[in-house]
Amino acid sequence: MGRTGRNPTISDVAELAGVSVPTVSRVLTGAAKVSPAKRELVEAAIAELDFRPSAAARVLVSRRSQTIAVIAGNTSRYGYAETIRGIEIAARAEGYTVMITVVESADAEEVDRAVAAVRMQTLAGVVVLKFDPPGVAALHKLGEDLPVVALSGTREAGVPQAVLDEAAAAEELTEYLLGLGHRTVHHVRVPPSRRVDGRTSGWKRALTKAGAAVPAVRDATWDPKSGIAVGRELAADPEVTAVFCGNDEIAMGVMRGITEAGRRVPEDISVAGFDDHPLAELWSPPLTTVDQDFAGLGTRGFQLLKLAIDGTAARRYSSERPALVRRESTAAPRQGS
Amino acid sequence: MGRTGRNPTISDVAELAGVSVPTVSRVLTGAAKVSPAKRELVEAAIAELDFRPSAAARVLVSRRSQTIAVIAGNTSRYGYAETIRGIEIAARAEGYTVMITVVESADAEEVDRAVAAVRMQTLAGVVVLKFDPPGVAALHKLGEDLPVVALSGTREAGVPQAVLDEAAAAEELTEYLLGLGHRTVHHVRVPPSRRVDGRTSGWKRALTKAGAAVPAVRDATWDPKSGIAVGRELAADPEVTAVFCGNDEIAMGVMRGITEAGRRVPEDISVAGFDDHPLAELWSPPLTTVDQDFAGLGTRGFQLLKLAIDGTAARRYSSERPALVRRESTAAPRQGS
DNA sequence: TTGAAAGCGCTAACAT
DNA sequence: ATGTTAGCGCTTTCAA
Repeated sequence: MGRTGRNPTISDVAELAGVSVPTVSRVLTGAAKVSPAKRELVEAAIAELDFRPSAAARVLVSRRSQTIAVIAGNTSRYGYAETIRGIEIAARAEGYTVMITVVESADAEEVDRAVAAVRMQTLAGVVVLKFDPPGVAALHKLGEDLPVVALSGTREAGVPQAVLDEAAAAEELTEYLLGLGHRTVHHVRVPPSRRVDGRTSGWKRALTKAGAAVPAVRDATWDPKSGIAVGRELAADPEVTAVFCGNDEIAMGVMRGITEAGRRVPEDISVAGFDDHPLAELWSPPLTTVDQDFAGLGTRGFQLLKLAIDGTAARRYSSERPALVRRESTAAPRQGS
Repeated sequence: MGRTGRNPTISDVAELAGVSVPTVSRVLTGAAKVSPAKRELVEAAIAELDFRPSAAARVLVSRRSQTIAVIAGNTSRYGYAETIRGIEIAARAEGYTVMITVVESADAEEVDRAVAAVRMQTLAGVVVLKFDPPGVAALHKLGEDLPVVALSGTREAGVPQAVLDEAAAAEELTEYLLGLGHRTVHHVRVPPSRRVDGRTSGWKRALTKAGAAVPAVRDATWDPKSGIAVGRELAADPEVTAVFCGNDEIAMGVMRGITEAGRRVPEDISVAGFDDHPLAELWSPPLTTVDQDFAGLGTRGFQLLKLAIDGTAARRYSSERPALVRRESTAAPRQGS
């Protein structure tokens, strides 16, 4: 087998096959016609040597890459992880490799570091998860010379974008709660990516349309436990009969706070979440929520990026409306409340 | 500013600074001494041009890379996502970039594809998540010529490895349940990575040591809902007073199945999970479980990899014992059961 | 300490 | 259809 220590190169293959280096390259890339006879020789040599072309050399000379970067503020929270999974699946199907770049905060220094890390690579393109401020900041420092797609968040000028229409879904959810007979709906917000948060604005719109009072927004962190204290506060207010939480984990924390305070869900207070977390259905009571297809968001995002990479500027925006999922954590208010 | 379309190269910097290309390279890598005067000139030129060296060119010539690959069977399930997060954080701190490679099944074809994708890249090293069969299969096809670290799973010969001692933790948890007065403990297993699963073997060891009966193992899938049917079955058997589930999500499904069948947790049946999922504490009742530090596992894994990359074969194994977390889903059995 | 020369492994451009 | 030549942007000899 004649294995040397180092990996075989394209010239080893060419030599073994008795052809020139470019001919091997042609077989590899399929860019030009090669006679069946030589192709077979080359393929045999490739197999014999277990040759794999060096991505680095390829990228250097062709200036094209089969790698994309994903810039994200977090990789393990449900929405992020699912979105990244969707991107990876779509990318893999097209032969692309995915590189992860985490931006932990919106500090200029941290954002610059991440952007520099991305820009050192020769990339086919970048997908930015714009769920939170770090992502937003990174997007704006990325520059124009690279295909970029933004995922989620508010509409961007000049950047292709795939979104979930959270505002419409939140509006529908709030209307559903109002339709159950609640006089108004309280709202617990997750940390927003900007001043305007789709979930919050949809909620507000529904209340305004219905002529209902718009209670002060309460804030939670990304930690589900932060919902407990909020739940207790809400439970202490007899006016509160329905609560819409920015995500399912917070809703679970809020429900715990409410039950710890001695009130019941949904008999005393209806609670709804957002996202349709895998555990939402198993919760007691099963959580009314909005089914967000994060993996699909990721897939749509990669498809938009692929179009940009290929220069097909055909579509630049993809929006999908998440569906309301009615379960048992919401009900009509009791009489007299 | 004289911006051209293309990115500035090292020769643009050299020209602007009035030095040779290798001198710029020396400033970049810090590999050799450069006089303060020239260094300053070079740094000014780099800043002026917003120059970033091409990773591809660097890798090609130096045969060294600052990129690692993570091979995983899944990226969005809790344990995986957290582990990847831990790897990424440790890698980023050392200036490494992380590339994700998903292996969806243990099919030879799929594993080969993934391994080929990894081997095309010039990598500093690879971290393989050995939580499941695809990871195990990939590890064994990776070859010897690249620093590799395995995470979790059974002990590997010849490969540095970081693990969580699940068997010891499962044993402790089972002993705790037995100590509460249960005659035996039933076990619901998540899909194992091999024939021998640490959680299952620790459970079995504790029962055997205590002279307790070893009930047949029940299997669940990774889908929490698969636990519901198992929970109903368990609830139908009056002998069952304690159940140890392979992870918290399954435990939540099992608990739902048990309560749907009209029995209570923990009054009728104690249920324990594994992992300390962020929602375990919020569950009703809060779940007794084992705190698995997946992010720490990832961090330790990267550290082991770094040692291998640097040729410091000092440590090749890192084990940590997850801690038992006692909450309210487990209690002493009722009298007469 | 610095520069000149060589070359990493591949693809692109241009021959034929 | 195939080979020859050139060169991607760097780091690494090697001399000076």
